[in-house]
Amino acid sequence: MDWKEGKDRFIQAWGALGTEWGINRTMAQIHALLMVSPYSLSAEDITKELKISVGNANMNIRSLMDWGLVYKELKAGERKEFFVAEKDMWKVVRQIIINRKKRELEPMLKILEEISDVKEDSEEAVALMKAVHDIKMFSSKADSTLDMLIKADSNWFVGTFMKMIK
Amino acid sequence: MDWKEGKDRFIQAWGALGTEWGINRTMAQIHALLMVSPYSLSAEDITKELKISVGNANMNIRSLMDWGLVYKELKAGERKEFFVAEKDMWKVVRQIIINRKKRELEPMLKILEEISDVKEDSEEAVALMKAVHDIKMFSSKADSTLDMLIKADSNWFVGTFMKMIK
DNA sequence: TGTATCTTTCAGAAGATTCTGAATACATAA
DNA sequence: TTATGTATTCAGAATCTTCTGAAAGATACA
Repeated sequence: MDWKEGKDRFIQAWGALGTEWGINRTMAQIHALLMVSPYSLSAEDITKELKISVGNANMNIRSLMDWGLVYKELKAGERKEFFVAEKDMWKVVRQIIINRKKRELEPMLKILEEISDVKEDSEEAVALMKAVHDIKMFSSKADSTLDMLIKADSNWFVGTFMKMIK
Repeated sequence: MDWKEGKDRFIQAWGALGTEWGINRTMAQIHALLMVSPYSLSAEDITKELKISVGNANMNIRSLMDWGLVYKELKAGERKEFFVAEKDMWKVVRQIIINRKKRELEPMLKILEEISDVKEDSEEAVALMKAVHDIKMFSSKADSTLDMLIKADSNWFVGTFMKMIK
């Protein structure tokens, strides 16, 4: 296998993985492409590599920047903008945790809080309250665990888990 | 808020959350409905509650059973099948980890392994290899951490994380 | 065996998401 | 100021996913 084929396989796999996690295929592919690229790429480079339209590239590069996974890099003497991906896997995962937590976990906790208002004692109401309570407990535990992970650095993470395992 | 409204809100929220994680809305809603129901429900009950077709209900109940999140319950003197959801949040999360790990993490590790065959020393090949190597390291670490979590029981999990936090 | 009840399947319809391409906006330099 | 290269936006097209409804397949019992 030569590096071109390896790169393409990686981009395809990363794109497919993204899809299964609710991230659009192109966004994941651009991310993959930038992660394995030794230098920054322009929007045009990306459209050519992935055979996608300018509009599509622009939109997804923008999203990746919103997620904090890709940065703009300006080159002296170039009018074009170039892009680089965060390559430290630990930072990548951290960014994803930060974003998903804020977008999904926190709103969910808020809704669960609101539902907790129900004060009835029918069988149905009791079952609902129990489920809501359990999920709330679990989610807030997850929330603080993730907060801790976000603050921690890579070595700490690895070290602690190694200790946990043995 | 009465329990009916609470229940509906919960079902909607759970469905929306599912969507963001690549799980189809109806599947997540059926799961939510069963989680807050004090007794098991038939496919027909589910179609009525969620206003969906029999086919749709059948298909998604099936998926939930494949995921190990919902069980069939046969009632004496009833020809219909009834369904119950796993209600222990820890078990729910465990099942999800087991499934996603098998479906996504393991295939990804396999692909990364294959790509590792590339043996070239161009700048591009080196960058690709470095990225693949880093992701492989991270993924196999995640893989064994998750294995450990799967084996662990709820109390152990909570206890250990509590210790980690302080 | 026949009938009634329930479950499964699947082709096409409906719906949701993503992509394209062209128009517009913006920025820089001459 | 105008020309030129680049970035952004967005309506409609294309594609992908999910759902419906009806037919076929089971199953249990009379």
